[in-house]
Amino acid sequence: MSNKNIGIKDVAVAAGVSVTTVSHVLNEVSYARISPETRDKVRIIAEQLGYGPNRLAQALRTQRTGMLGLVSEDIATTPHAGRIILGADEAAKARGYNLMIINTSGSASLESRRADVEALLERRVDGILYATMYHRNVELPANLGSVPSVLVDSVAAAGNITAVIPDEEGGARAAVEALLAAGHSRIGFINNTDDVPATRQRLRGFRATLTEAGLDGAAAPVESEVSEVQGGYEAARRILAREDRLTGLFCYNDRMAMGAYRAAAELGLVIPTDLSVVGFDDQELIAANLHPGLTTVALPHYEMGAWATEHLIDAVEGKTDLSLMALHPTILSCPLVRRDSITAPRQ
Amino acid sequence: MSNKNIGIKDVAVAAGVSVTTVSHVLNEVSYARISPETRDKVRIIAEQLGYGPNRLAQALRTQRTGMLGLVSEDIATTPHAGRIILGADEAAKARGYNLMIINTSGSASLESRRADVEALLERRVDGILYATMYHRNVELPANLGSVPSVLVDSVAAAGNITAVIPDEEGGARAAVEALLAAGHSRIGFINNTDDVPATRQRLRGFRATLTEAGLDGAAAPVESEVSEVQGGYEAARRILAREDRLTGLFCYNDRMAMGAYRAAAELGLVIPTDLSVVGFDDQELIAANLHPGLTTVALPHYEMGAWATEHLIDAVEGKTDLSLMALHPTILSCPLVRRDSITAPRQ
DNA sequence: GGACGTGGGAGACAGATGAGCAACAAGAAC
DNA sequence: GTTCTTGTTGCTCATCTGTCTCCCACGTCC
Repeated sequence: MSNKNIGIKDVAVAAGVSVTTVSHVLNEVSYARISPETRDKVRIIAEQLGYGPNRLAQALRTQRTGMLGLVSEDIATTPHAGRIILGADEAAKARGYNLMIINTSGSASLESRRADVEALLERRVDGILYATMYHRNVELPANLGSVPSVLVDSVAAAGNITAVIPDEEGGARAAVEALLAAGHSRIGFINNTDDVPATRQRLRGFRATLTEAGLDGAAAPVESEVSEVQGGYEAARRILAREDRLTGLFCYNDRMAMGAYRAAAELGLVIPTDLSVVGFDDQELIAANLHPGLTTVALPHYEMGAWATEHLIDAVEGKTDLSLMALHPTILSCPLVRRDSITAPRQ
Repeated sequence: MSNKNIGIKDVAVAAGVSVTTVSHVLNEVSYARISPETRDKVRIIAEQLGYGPNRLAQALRTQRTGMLGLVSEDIATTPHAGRIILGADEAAKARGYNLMIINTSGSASLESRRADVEALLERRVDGILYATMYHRNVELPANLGSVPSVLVDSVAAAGNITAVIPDEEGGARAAVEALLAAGHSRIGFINNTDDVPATRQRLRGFRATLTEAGLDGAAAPVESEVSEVQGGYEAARRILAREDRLTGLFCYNDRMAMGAYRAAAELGLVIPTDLSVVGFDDQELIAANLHPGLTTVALPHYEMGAWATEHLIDAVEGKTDLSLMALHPTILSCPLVRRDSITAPRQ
């Protein structure tokens, strides 16, 4: 039952000491010399009164709010945002920080995003996390630079801010390797049409892995469509109509894989016995609920949120120099999540 | 390019007036008598210097932070949380407030949730939104009561806090009415097994709507299973095996509907011509991506978040008395989202 | 000599912090 | 053995953070 009308002054009066002493005791100020008896008394009385410090007043004096701003794109659209927020929130909470969240849109004007950052700055957040909903290059409002900042799931167009991104190529490699390991050699890729890093890097990973396995990666079949269920369906129809009868299919994301499932069903192909499929994103709602469960590559949203928060706090507390880390984005791996959509090809 | 080292004092010096005057001008204090020239000068200089008020200091002085706390359950698990947050954020931003978010777990101990609320209180949020991820009765930490609070998507076990919840029964009615309107008369319901309000109220809506249409609602077939894809599949297998060949199926949620789709496919039933299906939740990722698109009932998460925020702010600003509203939860309607899973039954 | 037009001074908000002060003890000088 | 010095312990005072707001002051005009 903490009563927020209780101040340090009330504790001081009740304990018969000065506010200075109460402050010293409660903050365990190292150089303060106070007898153990007094310390106990202060602590007990503070507890009894349900005293909690006014973080506003603390922050005003110490120039530290213990708040981090999180500008997040399109919170409602994907579950990805939730995972980033969760990772950030847990990392922040563990170190005594809290998150102030502002939603923005990927298509919002630079000015409106500047205003969002400004709102955070007026509240004197100690640092800012800027999270985008998919891996790309973003143009950032200039005022972002006025406090320590970290980018999540994208890199700054200007290249001047520390960022953490997923290992798209490594994820693609893991996916293709899983197909190779199961014995497949006729493997296709249905890719996204957007010109974003994920599109390019997953393709690179796809081709390189095949080549390294002794196959002709450069000639391996690739069909591109809009990265939605319908696009996946169409690309799969095309790629499965090839003469060389693919047995393994790597999909740009789980939604496209969902379309591929339908295409396969229409063609009378049973997954995984006739066609093994791997997705990307690990969108639980889709991947775990398709039948059979979709083996896919997980994007490390939680981990990116946590990593970014850890390092942001380190910077805030002077333990790290973010400008050094800004030179190259940090890359977090995308682990394969095995379900039931891969098996050995038929003879 | 706002510089956060600039204070009201700097503006005052640069403008050659007192801080009082600057404060009066910038806050447009009604009783302040200051010449238009002075006002302009102050405003221009503040702008030039990139002055932004220190909200901490303002808050300390005025006892208003303009921050709302949002305790949200399981942010990462469903997209629902994102929609609530979005609704709350937009409503808050429109009125000059910001959101401080803390994640918690539906299964977290009362004590840990008390600590979460406590963290918010120490930061002197003006009010608290407490959002759960599905409609149920929750036991709330007692310190929630120390500032204005509103519950989102649940009602307080103690019944003492203003709440906003979805119209589960109305949503079920809309779903069944859509089937009736298409001409169906043999309609079944696959329900959840959890004993939560949604389970009971959707069932009630299902039966009542049939009865009012002159059918035997009390005898209408209902099968219950765990509210996941697999449960939906099993319940659908059972309910579709009945002799009276249902032509319409109402599903507790979209995940169960997804399972029903598979059951129908296995039985050689084509949706919607052989079987019309309605879901609940409008989980985009599922409903829009099933084939054919699933007609379903949308839960008003965005609206609940916005409604709760509006009324919370009203209470904070003294325009509303929440204790009066606490007597009965506010119920927001669940609109039907039409896609392609309903058509007229075969003759 | 009030009324009006313009503007400034001095707390107060709640807590943090460096400097300083009283009380006492141990050791040194006489 | 007494006084002075120096040090330590235990705690307090004054000031600071940036802004708001009540109350007062000054000059001018009727």
